[in-house]
Amino acid sequence: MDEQSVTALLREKGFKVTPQRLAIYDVLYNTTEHPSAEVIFNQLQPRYPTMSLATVYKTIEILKEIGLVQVLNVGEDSFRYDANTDNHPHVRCMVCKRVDDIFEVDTTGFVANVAEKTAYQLTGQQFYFYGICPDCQTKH
Amino acid sequence: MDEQSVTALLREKGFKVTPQRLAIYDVLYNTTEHPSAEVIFNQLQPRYPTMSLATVYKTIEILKEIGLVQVLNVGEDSFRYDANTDNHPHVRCMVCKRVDDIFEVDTTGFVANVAEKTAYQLTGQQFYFYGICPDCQTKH
DNA sequence: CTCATTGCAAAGGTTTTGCATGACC
DNA sequence: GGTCATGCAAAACCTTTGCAATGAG
Repeated sequence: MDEQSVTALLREKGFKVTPQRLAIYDVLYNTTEHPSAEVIFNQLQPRYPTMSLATVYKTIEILKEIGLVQVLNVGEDSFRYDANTDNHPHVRCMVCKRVDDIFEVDTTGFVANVAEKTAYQLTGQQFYFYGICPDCQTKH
Repeated sequence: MDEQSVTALLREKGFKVTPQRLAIYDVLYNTTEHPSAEVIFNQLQPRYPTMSLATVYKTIEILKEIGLVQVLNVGEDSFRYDANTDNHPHVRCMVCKRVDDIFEVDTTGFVANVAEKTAYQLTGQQFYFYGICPDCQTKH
């Protein structure tokens, strides 16, 4: 989602548009690395030297609320964030800790099966895979 | 896994067998509630009044290591633990926070699809669903 | 001009660590 | 008896909160 649309969406939902908010979304939108709050913070340090971690957290909360970001719990110490809000599986390398998207597999059938069998009224899901990434396989 | 087998497995792997370790495994084995460390701790308070939370964490670490327990990150503040180490999906109620197992759906096909498409060497996976449980549906 | 947002510091909560005491083998 | 485990307290993290100063609308 481009910067203009983000601006419009923030305003529409009653939030103010600030350089910090745009910058944080920008980082998330332009990476597939699923950064944590601290990684985002560090990446913005050079250009926004006065920004605080608290602002990163508060902004992510808003971005999540308006559906621009999804939160990942890959089982680490910290959360990671993804500006791609499609429901796609993720895979984490147990060696180098990187997290990649899995776009090649369709999950709708599996989700439909679960929806049919469970008595829960489902609202969402997360699929996490664990393993060793190609890079780490060759290195070891 | 019964108490004798747990005892044997601990010894085999070079760990000592203590009342605390057996009690903690016992709690996990006899529940489907996927308790957190603190819930386990509270549940054992009456019978093991001197046990500390640190012991719960240290024991779970060992149980995980020897394959008796799996860790869940359902996206809460704390981890939850499951003595059923089969790879089955879990579903969490967004209202009452309970976590249930999903045994009715076979995941092998989906896992096989992902294994085929990804360049990762997969070692495991976790499937989390979110929604509203039957109880909370009727109450609201 | 008004009110939301920022940034700082402090608090909150979970999990980990270090170390002396105590328990298993 | 030697060594590992326990339990306590403190530390280490990540994340949230409160509040005065600032900036957006």
